[in-house]
Amino acid sequence: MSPKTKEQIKEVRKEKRELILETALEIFATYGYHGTSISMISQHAGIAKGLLYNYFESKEELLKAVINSGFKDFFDVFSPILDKNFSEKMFTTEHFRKLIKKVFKIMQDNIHFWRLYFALAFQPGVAEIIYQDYKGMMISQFDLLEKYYKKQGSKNSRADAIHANSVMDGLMINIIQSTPNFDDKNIINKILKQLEKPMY
Amino acid sequence: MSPKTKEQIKEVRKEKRELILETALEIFATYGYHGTSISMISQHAGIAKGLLYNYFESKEELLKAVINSGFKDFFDVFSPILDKNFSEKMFTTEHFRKLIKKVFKIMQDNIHFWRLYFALAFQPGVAEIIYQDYKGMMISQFDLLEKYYKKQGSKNSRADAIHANSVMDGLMINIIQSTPNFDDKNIINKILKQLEKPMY
Amino acid sequence: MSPKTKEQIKEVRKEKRELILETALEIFATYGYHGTSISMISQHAGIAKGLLYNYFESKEELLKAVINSGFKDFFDVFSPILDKNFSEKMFTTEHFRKLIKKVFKIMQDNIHFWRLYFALAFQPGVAEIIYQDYKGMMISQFDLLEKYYKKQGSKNSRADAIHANSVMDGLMINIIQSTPNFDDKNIINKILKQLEKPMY
Amino acid sequence: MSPKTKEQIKEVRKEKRELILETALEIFATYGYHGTSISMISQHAGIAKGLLYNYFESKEELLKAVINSGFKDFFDVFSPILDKNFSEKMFTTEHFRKLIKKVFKIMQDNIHFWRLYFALAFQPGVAEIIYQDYKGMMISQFDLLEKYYKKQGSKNSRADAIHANSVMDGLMINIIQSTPNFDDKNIINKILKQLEKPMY
DNA sequence: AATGAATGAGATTTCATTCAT
DNA sequence: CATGAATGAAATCTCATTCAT
Repeated sequence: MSPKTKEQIKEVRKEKRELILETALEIFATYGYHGTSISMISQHAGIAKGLLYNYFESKEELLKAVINSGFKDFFDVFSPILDKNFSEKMFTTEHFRKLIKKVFKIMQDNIHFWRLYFALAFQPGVAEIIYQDYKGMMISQFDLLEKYYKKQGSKNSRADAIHANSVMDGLMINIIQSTPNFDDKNIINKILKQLEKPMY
Repeated sequence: MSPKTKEQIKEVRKEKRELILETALEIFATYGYHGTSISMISQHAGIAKGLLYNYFESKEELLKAVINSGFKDFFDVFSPILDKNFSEKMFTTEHFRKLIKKVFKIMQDNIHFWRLYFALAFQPGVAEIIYQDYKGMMISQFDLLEKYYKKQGSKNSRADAIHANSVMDGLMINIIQSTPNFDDKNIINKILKQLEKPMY
Repeated sequence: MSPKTKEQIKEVRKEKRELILETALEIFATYGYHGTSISMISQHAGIAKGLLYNYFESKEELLKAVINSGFKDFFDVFSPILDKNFSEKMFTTEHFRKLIKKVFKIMQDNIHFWRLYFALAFQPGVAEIIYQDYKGMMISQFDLLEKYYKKQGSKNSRADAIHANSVMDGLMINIIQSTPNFDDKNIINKILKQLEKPMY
Repeated sequence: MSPKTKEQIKEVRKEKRELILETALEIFATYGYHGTSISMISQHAGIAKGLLYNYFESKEELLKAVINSGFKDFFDVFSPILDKNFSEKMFTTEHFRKLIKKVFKIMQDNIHFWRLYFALAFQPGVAEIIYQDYKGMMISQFDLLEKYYKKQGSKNSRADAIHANSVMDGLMINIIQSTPNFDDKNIINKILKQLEKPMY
């Protein structure tokens, strides 16, 4: 129950760290990064303001940690196919379908995070903080998409990749924003299915 | 120094107001709403801080005014076809094409504004301020899209409308964010052209 | 009385700046740099905390300004003879005597400042802030001393310079600290007079 | 783990206490009293923060202990000759020479401590903490100096004492500050040797 | 209409000290 | 004796807004 051995202390630290991360995600997503004060987070988490700095060096570091924590799940989906050992010949339609499904599932399961993520991604000065670490992965992911369509016989694989990317981004932001008219899961799945084949 | 007629005074006020609006847009878009201080705007505009409050009641009012000013151009494009007197039967492919072109042109001509707009649209607490006035228009615009595809023979006009909307939103945010790989105007035009015909 | 023209505003700024500098010197000297809070200074000066940051960027900048302001008087004494156009042949015993007198006079007239200066000069992390700007001048002053003794026939002008420098520093810190036994001005003048001739 | 005798416990306590004192001296001297946090000291010493409070009541008490510990060595040199039973007639040039040598040796061997000491001696509010215990000794030491010069035939033993005191203080602070130009040990020894004879 | 000095609430961050284990 | 998580007061700094001129 209470810390004494190093093991226990480590455990307590991990749990408290996660408590802070979860709380921060919630408050950041609700009030925005700049609209959130450290006091708000610490009060919500039921800890002293100062303790937060025992776990995260600064508000900005906390933000980064929140983002990284959320991205982890997301990129875990891609990492097997972004791996150097992964041959793109293995990237079949079946793979593609599963990947898209997973991506949208993850998103819908962590809608809190993704709302925050988009809120932040468009914040000048915050975008930079986030992108640095993930730009590379995003480009790799785009390249993979392009290769996939080429393999599927596209005459303009670049157009297909841009199209697919746009569709997915557009769907995502509208789902996240709970845009009226975007509430029909069947239709969304139909649109995603259509992406399996090249258009151009 | 010299006495001014009421006309001249009015003119001067209008010009100064627009100077402030333009400056505010630029700075808001560059540093974000919370990252922008009134001092920054007044310095950039070359006026005294106090004077700004002579034109806008508060920072929030200034933001609203900036947004409204930017939206005006955009919705001026739609207003003729969102007009009650506009019969949707008149909404031909030719119209559709022109509309899309105009929308993207406006966007690329005011990229500053749109970057700000997206930054704000995802900002909790700010989104509400913006949407109130324009939500209605956005829904109308979606309905119109759906009707257009139906008229074009779509078997699932809702899917087509959602698809088109997503593609456009996705393209927009990627253009605005200057995402690498999205720099090919020809491809973007090709994708937009493809939207003229229903997919489903 | 009240600001309106640029002249008047400038005047008010200058006066307030000086008020802050004087107050800061007093409080810094009394409680030490780290022992002084911005609140203490602003309260003592009868202004709002925030206003201080209108005049000085940070606590550290304020400290530097206080130091520079105090050093100005001091180095104004040296600047004519540290000037490149000053030939050291002109540096007679008469000059030397006058210089020393002036230096000690300045010190005794600004004992507040010098107490602060020494308090700061020995503060690790603060010393660096101060020295940067004045190290060059201090070295020049030492070189000049050495040349003076050489000209006066010293067989070890370096020893004489170090000796003189030490005597002056030692006297200064003891005067500043109001060390008991160091209260006899006649004796101090006698010791300083003795420095005119080389010892080695 | 294993039972300890009272002796052993006492020994361990003493060693730990000294470890803390040494560490504190090093960190205080490097970063200044206010620039040093308890965390820094405990981390450097490899102990828990809480344990420090087991040995010293507060940060201030720790400082006092550090100072006292450092001064002890220094005044151990003086104590034999400051002893009431010590006849000043016995205070020969030979004694004087040895004393000065010892003083400077101690200083150079504990330059860490003396840098801290000077940093603190000029810190208002800290000086008082230090001086209380040692002021008496310092005055005695000055009186002894004066008597020495009188015995050596000085016509103004007070001037000689003030001069010698100043030279030593001046040399010390410059050595401690690592002032450029003060790096020649031969010259410093020559200057110290010169102090053996009265000047006035 | 125009200026910018002034205000003060509130934000982020630090750190000596305590305390449960 | 030993640990280090936890506290919370206080420090530095920011900035929207006011107001005297």
